[in-house]
Amino acid sequence: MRISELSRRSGVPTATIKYYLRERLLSPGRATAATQAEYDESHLRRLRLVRALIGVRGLSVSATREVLGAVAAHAEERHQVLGLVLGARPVDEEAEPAPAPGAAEVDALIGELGWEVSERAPARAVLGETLETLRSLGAEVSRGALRGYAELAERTAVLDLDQLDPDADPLEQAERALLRTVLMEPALLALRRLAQENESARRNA
Amino acid sequence: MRISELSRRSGVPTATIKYYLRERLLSPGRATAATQAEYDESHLRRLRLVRALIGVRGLSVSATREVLGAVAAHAEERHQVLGLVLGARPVDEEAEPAPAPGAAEVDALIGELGWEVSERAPARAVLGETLETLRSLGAEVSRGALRGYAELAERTAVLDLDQLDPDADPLEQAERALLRTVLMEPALLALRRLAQENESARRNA
DNA sequence: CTATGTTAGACAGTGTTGGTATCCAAAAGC
DNA sequence: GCTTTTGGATACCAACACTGTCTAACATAG
Repeated sequence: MRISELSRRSGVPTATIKYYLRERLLSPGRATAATQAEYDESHLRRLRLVRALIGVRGLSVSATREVLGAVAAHAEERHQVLGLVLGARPVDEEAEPAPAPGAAEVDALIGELGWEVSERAPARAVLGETLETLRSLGAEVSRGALRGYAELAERTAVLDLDQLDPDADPLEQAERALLRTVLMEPALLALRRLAQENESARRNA
Repeated sequence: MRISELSRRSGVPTATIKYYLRERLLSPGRATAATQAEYDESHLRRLRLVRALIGVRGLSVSATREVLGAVAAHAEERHQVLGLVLGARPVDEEAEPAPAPGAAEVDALIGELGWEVSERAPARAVLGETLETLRSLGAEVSRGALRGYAELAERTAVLDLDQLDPDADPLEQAERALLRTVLMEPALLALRRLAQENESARRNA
């Protein structure tokens, strides 16, 4: 299919598709001539994925590019895919684990729970910084509470992983896992807000 | 204290403080003359809060303004504060609950769990839309899995509410609750990512 | 083969956002 | 008095996610 059909089927303007091509969020189509290229279903899937990451989850274009790159790179070693960045900071393969604030507490928590996670997982830094900020603002999260949250996260992860089926080809599979992990984020936060409202109503009844 | 001291103590440039004043994220100080105003500790607290919401959580200035406004308005009826927007869309008190996509499924879930949440809670729409998007991309979340996530959210909310202590003055209390709910969001997502990596490692061991 | 329309690729322009910088007249502090 | 600081207004800026315009090379219908 040509770009106009890709646009029609996805609802994304051609100008925007060209932008995504420039930004390497989409691989170029198979060029059939100097001013013609052929796209297929995988481009369409990818385009819809990109739109969801940017539109629903609110990822930036550069964050999206990184996530997609990581998925493509580790398509078969699925285990890696799920522990991805997806957060704020970009991954720097080369950089040594910077002297992050609050790292000690995070290390302690992970050790206590017996979790096996990479030393350079960016989520460590995000967690450490957030806890540090909360502390500095006088809203410290106690060790016990943090442990409670971590145990709930553990059970959330079990649910997450239960939903992957090991069939389908690796790339499509990885894309689906990405959808379920990243796009679920707003949904999980929304559920928490609803649950808070409910719990608050229950207690103040 | 004057603006320069506010700036020094918070680490925020005076130009930015002025910007926040313009944007009504900060209430004006007590004017002592045409070109002089006096700020106090509450301004400092508020400023740090604003910086955390914008910097750590990544809220937009307008979303921050809305959240702060809601906190100020419902400072004493704490129950309302926690069920707040904090998400994407702005609250429109007047608007009727628009014909949101996926609302039926969300209603069903909330009914099934016996939750008591406002009909106009924006989190309903966020949840519905996200589930709808996932479905349209072929990564539907099953009813059972959704229920599982909801039950974990319920327990997260219990943890959240357990951490509020009923002392302290209402406004400061509300601000602290806001910190714990909103700023914890990146931390919870980071915990989930770490837990996913761990669980994935466990399964592929 | 021609007329009409489409396309890749390059590049400039747009609107929004979150700040900065500059300026001014009016205090403040010495 | 004289330097410094301030509030308030306005202008400016860079990043971001597009969007529009142009050109030369094609595709296809008649």
